[in-house]
Amino acid sequence: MAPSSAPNFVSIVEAYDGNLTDADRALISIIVSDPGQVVYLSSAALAGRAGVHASTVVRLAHKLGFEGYPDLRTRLRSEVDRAGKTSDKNKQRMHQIEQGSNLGNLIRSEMAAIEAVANSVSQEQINKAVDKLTDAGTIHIVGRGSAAPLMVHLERRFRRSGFRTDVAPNLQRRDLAEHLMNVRKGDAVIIFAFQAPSSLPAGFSAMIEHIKHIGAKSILIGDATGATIRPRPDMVLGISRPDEGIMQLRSGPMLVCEALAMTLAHQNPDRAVAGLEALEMLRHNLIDDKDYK
Amino acid sequence: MAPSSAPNFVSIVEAYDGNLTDADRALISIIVSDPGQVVYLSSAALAGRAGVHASTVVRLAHKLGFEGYPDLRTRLRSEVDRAGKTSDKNKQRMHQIEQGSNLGNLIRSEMAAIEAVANSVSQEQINKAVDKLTDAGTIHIVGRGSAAPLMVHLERRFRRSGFRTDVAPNLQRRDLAEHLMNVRKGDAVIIFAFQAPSSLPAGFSAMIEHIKHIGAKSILIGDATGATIRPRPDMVLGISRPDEGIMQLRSGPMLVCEALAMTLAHQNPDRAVAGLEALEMLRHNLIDDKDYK
DNA sequence: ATGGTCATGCAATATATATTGCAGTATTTT
DNA sequence: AAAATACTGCAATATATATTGCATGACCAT
Repeated sequence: MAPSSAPNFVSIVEAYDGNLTDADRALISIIVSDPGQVVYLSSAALAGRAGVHASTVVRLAHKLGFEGYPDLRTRLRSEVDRAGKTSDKNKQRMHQIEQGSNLGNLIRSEMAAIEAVANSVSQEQINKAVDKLTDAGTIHIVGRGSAAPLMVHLERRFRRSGFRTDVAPNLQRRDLAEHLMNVRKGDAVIIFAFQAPSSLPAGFSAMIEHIKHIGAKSILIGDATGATIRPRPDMVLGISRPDEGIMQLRSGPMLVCEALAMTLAHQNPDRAVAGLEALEMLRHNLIDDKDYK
Repeated sequence: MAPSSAPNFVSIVEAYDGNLTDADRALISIIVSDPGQVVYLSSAALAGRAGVHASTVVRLAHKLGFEGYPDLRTRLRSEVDRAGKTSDKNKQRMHQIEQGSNLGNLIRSEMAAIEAVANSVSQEQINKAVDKLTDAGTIHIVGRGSAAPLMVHLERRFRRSGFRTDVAPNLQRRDLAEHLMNVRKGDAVIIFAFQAPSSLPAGFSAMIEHIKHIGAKSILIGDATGATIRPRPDMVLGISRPDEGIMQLRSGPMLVCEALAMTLAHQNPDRAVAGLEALEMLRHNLIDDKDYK
C-alpha cells in the first residue's frame, strides 16, 4: 500500500480511510509536530511520548500501510533529510547544467564540494591558523603531488602579503631534510597531505616532531583523514568532500587556502602594503629596465 | 564559541591520543564526510560502507571514549541536528556563520563563479580544444602570475595522460623567447591570460604570430576579456565571472582545465594508461623507499 | 627464523527493538 | 441488558543490533 514515489507522511494519514483511535491520534500528533526527533526514536520510545504502548505504534504503522514501524520511520527520515539538504534553488539550477558531459559533471561535483567546505571548516579555525602564522618568521610550505597547485598559490599570496615563504614542492625525503634545516624557532610550517596516511611525505612524523622540537608551529591542510594523522600537528584543517571522489581538483582546499591568505592579509594590513610595494619595486628593477632587447 | 560541554566529533578524533588504524580511518572518513547518513546507520551498516567488520566499529567507539557505538551515534545526531535539518534553520545558520566572514564570502562567491562556467564554456568548446591537443607533439603551457597554480595543475594532468609538456611559469620576455624556440610544427601552446590586454605577457602578439607561422596551434584560456585579444589565437576559452571581483582564486578556469584534461585522457585511453605505467616505473626507480612514520 | 604485539574477522552471546497472540475493558448495537 | 465489536496493554516471541572472546594472520623487533 505504500506508494513508491514519495507521498509524505501527512498525506498518507489524510488518505487513510478507516478509523483512527485516540491513541493513534496522539501518536500522529507527535510524529507530525516533531518529526526531527521521531526519526531517532524506537517504537517504545515513541509510544512512551504518546503515553501509549509500543504495540499500538506497530499497529498504527500497519494501518497506514507500512510494513512496520521501521518502515514508517524510514519514510519519515527521507522527508526530514530532504527538507534540510542543499537548498532547492541550487538543485534546480544544477539540473539545468549540461547533463552527462565531463564539464557538466565537474561543475556539479565542484559546487557540491565547495558548499561542503562550510561543514568542515569554520572561520574560527581559519582565524586560529592565522594567529599562528602572523608572528612566524618564515612560513614554510611542504607537500607533494596533487597539492602542488595549492602550494604555488599559497606561496604567491603570502609573498604578496609581505611574508617570507619557503616552498618545498614534490617533496621527497632528501629535499625534506634540507628544508627542515631551514626551519627556525618561531617559524610556521604548512603541510599538505591528502588521503593520509598512505600518501604522507616520507619521514612525515620525524618532520612533525622536529618542527615541534625546534619551537615552530605546524598547520596541516588535508581532507577528511587529516584529523587522524599522528603525531598531531598544532592545527588541522580537514576539508571533506561530499562524494568520495578521486578527483584531482582541490577546489575546497584551494578555497580554504585563499581564506587563510585573505584573513592573514586583513589582519596585517601594514605588512601587506609593504609587501606589495616591495613587489612593485622589484618588478620595476628586474623586469622593465633590465630586460634585454 | 568553543562548545567545551559538547565537543564535536572531529575534535574528539583530534584529541584522541593513540593509534588509529587504517580501518579506523576509513570509518572516521565516512562518518566525517557524511554524518547525515551515518546517524541512521547501524554498526553493521556503517561497517559495510567502510568495508570493515562491525566489531571494528564498536572498538573504534570505545577507543574514542564512547560507551559504545550507539553512544557515538547519539553524539553525531546532536551535531547534525544542531547544524540544522529543517530548511529554515539551515538558512539561518548559513546566514549567521558565514555572513561577513572571509570564508563564507568566498564560498558564496566561488559557487557562483563555478556555476557561471556553464554559461561561458561548453563541452563542445572543450572537445574542439582537445582535438587540437590530441595530435600535438608537445603541449606548451605559458602564462604568469596568478595563473601559476593552473599551469602546475594542467601540466601534471597532461603528463599523467602520457603527453609531453613544456611549462614556462612566471613568464617574462626573456624566457618567452627561449621557450618559443622549442615550439615545433604540430605542437600546441596553451596560453593563460587574465585581465587582458593590460596584463598580457610581454611580446604577446609576436608570440601568437610566431606560433601560427611555425604551424603550431594556440589555445588561450582566460577571463571574459579573452575574446578581445588580437591577434586571435586558434581557440579561446573565456571564463567569465558573475562578480567582477579581483579574486585571486581561479576556480572556474581550474575547472575548465580539469575538464580539458579529463576529456583528453578520455579520448586517448591508451596513452593515458601508458603514461600512468611510466609514472609508476619512474616512481619505483626514483624513490628509494617510501617509509613514513 | 622466533617470539611478541596488535588489529581484524568470525562466531557466540548479550542486549535492544519490533511484532503478535491473548485477555481484559470499554463502547456500541440490538 | 446482552452480545458483538473494537482497542489497548501485557507478556511472549521474533528479529535486529550491539558487544565480546577467540583464533588467525600481519607486522615488528629481537
